[in-house]
Amino acid sequence: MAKQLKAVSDPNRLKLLACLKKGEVCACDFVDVLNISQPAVSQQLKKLKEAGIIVERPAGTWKHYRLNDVQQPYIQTIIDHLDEISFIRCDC
Amino acid sequence: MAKQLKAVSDPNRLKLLACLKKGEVCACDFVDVLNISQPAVSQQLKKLKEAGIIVERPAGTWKHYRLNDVQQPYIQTIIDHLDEISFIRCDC
DNA sequence: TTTTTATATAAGTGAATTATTATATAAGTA
DNA sequence: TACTTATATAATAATTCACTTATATAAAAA
Repeated sequence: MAKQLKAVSDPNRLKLLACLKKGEVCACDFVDVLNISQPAVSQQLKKLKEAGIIVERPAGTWKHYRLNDVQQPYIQTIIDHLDEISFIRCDC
Repeated sequence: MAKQLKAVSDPNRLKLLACLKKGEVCACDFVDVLNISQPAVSQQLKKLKEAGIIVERPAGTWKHYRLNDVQQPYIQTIIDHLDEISFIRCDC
């Protein structure tokens, strides 16, 4: 439980989840939202993935991420209370 | 939101909350539950207090802690999903 | 008043965290 | 095949974290 909560207790990772509320997002879009380097985004996504909170779908050169359908109730409640973040999508 | 989640995303602090589910607990009881030093307990309690998740009630030399009546919904859900921890109480 | 007891604070240490830059991989395009 | 593009990994530096031991504070007991 501490492990999963740790995965979501970071401002940048909460922003990632907020972006994903509406559905699948291409990894490249997150760089502008978080305003951190591409490797930093990659590392944060990895943490959420390893915690089972998001899943990835490779599509050629790109990787698309979405929220896992099944969440622990205490994680779901956190997601529910995040305000959605809107952002400009790349054309992939 | 990240700040409050950070406060609860630690095994020892989750144990403190689990102990507090049934009601007020004297600070001294936590040392045996967590099996860490008294100053370490004091520091962890401080973090939960500063996050507004627990409140303290001084009683002479002792300090009693309990869960705050009002919790953010996403914090309340976490507390709800903690298994209670039973422990030996001091005679204070 | 001195001693004991419960808790807090200070200082220090090792481990974990979160970025960075540089480089690797791997798919798509000219 | 060579070049570009999207993402991942490696190495590293700065910061934060969660303990420790030593000491301070403050209330109760002797």
